[in-house]
Amino acid sequence: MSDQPGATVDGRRARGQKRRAEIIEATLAVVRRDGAAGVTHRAVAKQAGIPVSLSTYYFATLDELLVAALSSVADGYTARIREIVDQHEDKLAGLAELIVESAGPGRERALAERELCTLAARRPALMPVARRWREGVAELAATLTDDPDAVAAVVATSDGLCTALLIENAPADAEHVRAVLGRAVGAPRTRRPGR
Amino acid sequence: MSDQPGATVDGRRARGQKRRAEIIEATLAVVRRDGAAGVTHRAVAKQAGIPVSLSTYYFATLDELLVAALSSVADGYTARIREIVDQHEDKLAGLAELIVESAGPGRERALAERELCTLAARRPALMPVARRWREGVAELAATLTDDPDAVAAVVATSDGLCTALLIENAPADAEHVRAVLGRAVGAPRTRRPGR
DNA sequence: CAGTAAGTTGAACGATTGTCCAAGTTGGAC
DNA sequence: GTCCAACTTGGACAATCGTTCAACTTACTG
Repeated sequence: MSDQPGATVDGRRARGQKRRAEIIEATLAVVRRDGAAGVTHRAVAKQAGIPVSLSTYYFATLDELLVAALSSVADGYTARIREIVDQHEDKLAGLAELIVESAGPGRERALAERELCTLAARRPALMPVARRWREGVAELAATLTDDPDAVAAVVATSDGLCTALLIENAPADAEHVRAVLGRAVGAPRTRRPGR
Repeated sequence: MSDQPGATVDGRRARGQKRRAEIIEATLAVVRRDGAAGVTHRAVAKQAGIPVSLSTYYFATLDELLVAALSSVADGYTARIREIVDQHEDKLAGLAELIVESAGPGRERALAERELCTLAARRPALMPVARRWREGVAELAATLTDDPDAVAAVVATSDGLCTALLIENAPADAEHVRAVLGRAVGAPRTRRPGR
């Protein structure tokens, strides 16, 4: 954003960017472990193994740090969504797998995203970032239907299913998630072998 | 919960219960204004117009206070849901109206509920309370369909739509919400004037 | 080589926090 | 009336917080 995108001639700046990324990752680790409320300059610094003042050198205020962390998370998520859109045959099934992760190994990650998004609703600077998350799912849905109501339904259902898995805290069934998503897109499509 | 339900012979205890309720309400006011992160014994005490130590007298720890606040919120919400189930003709429309409030006057309230629910995902003691919220919507949906998938879809969609309104931060259309909800319940019911 | 900007460090500031405690006040029990 | 439990109060404790600062190291520029 400050210089040419790809050109990093200065090795010092290169190391700086790397440090910056490390601090963001440490921040996300703290959010996963202790929640957004646990994010303090000191906690992040300890997690990253650096002195406190180095954290404030890169992110003068705690808000800056949270914005950067949420942006990083949103980037990762939209990347995965795009991956599904480009590669997956059954895109709803791909989305379902992604959602089901929230009940298993990706639980802490999903929780972290959720907390940061909740934070976003109160800070105007974070709102566009939080919106990006949903737009990814909307793009996926747009490849399946032209009905804007159906797109909205898929986005809402995805979000709600994720919440359900986090609160229910029980093993999730990808097929069930897929079925509920299919209901949102409205098509009476896939085989339902009958129960 | 501690004594006989209706019998409060001791006037001192009666005043105590009233104070307790006041403190909970003050807590919710703080959450609405500053978010869950803004809840401190001191902030709540100032909001309620009482000394700090009185807040700790009724809620020894901050967690106790948050549990009580979330429970109170959940009670209010389930009451409104039941009201819709009992009285409303078109129950989905009633649910839609309730959801649309999140974009208008009830925004801060919805945000507060959301923050407390997010908190719940991390504290086992709060999980049953957060679940109660969803069970209300599930009961409403159960009056409309027998398909468990459809019930899950309505619950998920309601939650996701609420999130959308909070993040989008734009005026909401109750009919649109109603349409998306109808899609979840699966019935090819309402008029669809064609594409 | 010197010059300089980026990166790094430890210490410190005042402010706020959760929680506790000993002393008061109130009002029902008897 | 006494007695006691509930309620109320102000003050205090150590701990942690965000942020700032001056000094130091590194490594690129010229």
